[in-house]
Amino acid sequence: MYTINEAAKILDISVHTIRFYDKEGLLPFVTRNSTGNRQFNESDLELIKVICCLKNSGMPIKEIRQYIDLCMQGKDTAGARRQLMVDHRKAILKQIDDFKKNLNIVDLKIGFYDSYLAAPQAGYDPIGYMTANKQQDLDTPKRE
Amino acid sequence: MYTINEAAKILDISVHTIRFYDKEGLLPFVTRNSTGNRQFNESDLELIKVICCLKNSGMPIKEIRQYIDLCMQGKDTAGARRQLMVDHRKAILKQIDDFKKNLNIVDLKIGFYDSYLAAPQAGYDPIGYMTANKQQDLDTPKRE
DNA sequence: GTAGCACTTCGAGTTCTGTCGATGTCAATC
DNA sequence: GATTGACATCGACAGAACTCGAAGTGCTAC
Repeated sequence: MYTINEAAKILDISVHTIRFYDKEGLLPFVTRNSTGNRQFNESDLELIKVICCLKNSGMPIKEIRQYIDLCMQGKDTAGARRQLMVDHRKAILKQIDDFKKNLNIVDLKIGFYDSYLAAPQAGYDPIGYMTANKQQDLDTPKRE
Repeated sequence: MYTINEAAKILDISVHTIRFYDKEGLLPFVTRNSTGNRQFNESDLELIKVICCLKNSGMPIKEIRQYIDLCMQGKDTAGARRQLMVDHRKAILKQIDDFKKNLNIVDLKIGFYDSYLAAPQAGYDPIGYMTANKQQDLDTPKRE
């Protein structure tokens, strides 16, 4: 059994955060010792890791709470829990895809800066991958 | 030239958000017409798209502002801007990697639920990929 | 028995990113 | 010249996810 401080260290989150999660109903499975202190066993830590995984992959606390509520209701909710995970899987894939799209834009910008830095005298590519900074960089007046 | 409403529609963000970004110093390049209304040209929209890209890939507004400040300082800052983009590129890659790790965990959970749902009478895998919900699902008492 | 430490609760405060409502101005229309 | 509609500013509010400080409790060691 671990204390809240030990658990925090293992999970690499703050004790504040653990208490906050508890207050939000995310840790109903954590028991207390005779003096009322929280005590965490291995399986508690594993479930909190799953909670952190869901949170770090963008699931809001309220939704994580629904998952935990299902867990606490027992085996009968396995199907519902699976569905929740499948839905979240889709959400993660979408986020990865969005990040990759943004990565492409960033790469274009880097490529543009590379070209400019390689041959600044040539000025900015008037058509290509310079995206937005025509006006800003060239101090051209706006046109209608 | 586009009005704030047209720009909002094109960029798929709210006019509130555009004004908020302006207030935060993200849009110093946006000009006003004679009556003080904002007017957006194509290159403004392109730069706002870049701003949205940075924001959507996790860059805080304050950092985006630094990038915009560099843009406004002219060509001499191309190197600094490149560096900022390269750093952000790294940050995006890390986030994608983190998401993929979380995806793996989610996939493990789905696999576990699949196994359980396929043969519930077998009970939960006592060793394998059941992660955390031993205690919750099996209602086993905690042990020291 | 008291000092120190690790824990507790509770409520307030913070940060970030919007979002909204109130109020006002300007140009065009009836 | 009053109304309408799109814009403006400003400050308040919201919600998510912490983060912190105050005040208290219980064990252990000196």
